[in-house]
Amino acid sequence: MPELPEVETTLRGILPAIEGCRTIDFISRIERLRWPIPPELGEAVRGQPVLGGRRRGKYLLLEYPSGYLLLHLGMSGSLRIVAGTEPLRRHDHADIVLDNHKILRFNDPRRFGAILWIVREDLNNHPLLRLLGPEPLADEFDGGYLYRRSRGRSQCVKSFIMDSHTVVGVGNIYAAEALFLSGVRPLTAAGKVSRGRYQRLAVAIKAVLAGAIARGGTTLRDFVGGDGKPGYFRQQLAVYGRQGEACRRCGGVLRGVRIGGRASVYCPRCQR
DNA sequence: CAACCGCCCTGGGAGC
DNA sequence: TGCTCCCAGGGCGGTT
Repeated sequence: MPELPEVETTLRGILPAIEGCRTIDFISRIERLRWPIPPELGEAVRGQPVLGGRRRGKYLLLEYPSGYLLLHLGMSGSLRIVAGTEPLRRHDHADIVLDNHKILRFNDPRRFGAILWIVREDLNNHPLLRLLGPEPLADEFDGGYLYRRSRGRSQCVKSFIMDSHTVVGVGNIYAAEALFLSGVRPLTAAGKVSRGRYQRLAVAIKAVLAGAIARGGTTLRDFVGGDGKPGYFRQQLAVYGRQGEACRRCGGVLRGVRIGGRASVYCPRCQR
């Protein structure tokens, strides 16, 4: 699924093709993804230039004169720049038709993604964006921040760092890997983790995300087969998906548990 | 308020 | 081989 590095890579990939272009049309072939696609969206963007694009957490925001087209890739979404003549594939739900004879095409088999319209004045208090935590790669996100925010909380540390109110963009895979790298046990209550451990954890989160972005969002991914289906480089993962296998550091057996309904794996010896 | 859980959805894999 | 079942996941929204 697209994690923050994939979203960032997607943005960098599409931006040169869309920035400054005029939007000829917005075409939706589906009424709703996670939420209904606003009927007024087509009218809002038609004939308007794309002024820019940015990322906030896993949300992509395409800037128009009167507002922002918000895109979320959910679990299975992708955006591609295609020629205007490109035939439709299964699950191609929406097109942003540009005046350079190209189309920004949204595909999402599981429909957990989102396409919304935010009028310019609402950007800063939009319900989806207002309460988001800091960007993990920003300077304000550090061990001290995690330490202060976690005091008195009984929620386990893995759920805490995956909560977008704490910090955005830390999905299940990167959370598991960062906890392993920093030697923090995922089930420990967030409020009981020391400042020093949070310092190491924050560094680890930045490292796994920045490393993935530097490699084009594909550190953990490998495109297998001709269908573009992503798989993760299992040999690069320390713990995710490896329950029952040997810890690469100590050789002990990795333990699998469910945390907040998500599969989680850790090394009982290396993570305390 | 914090914490938790159900739900949305489809493809793929396991099991029979 | 084909069917059924279950699982994966982010994050909202409702409940405790």
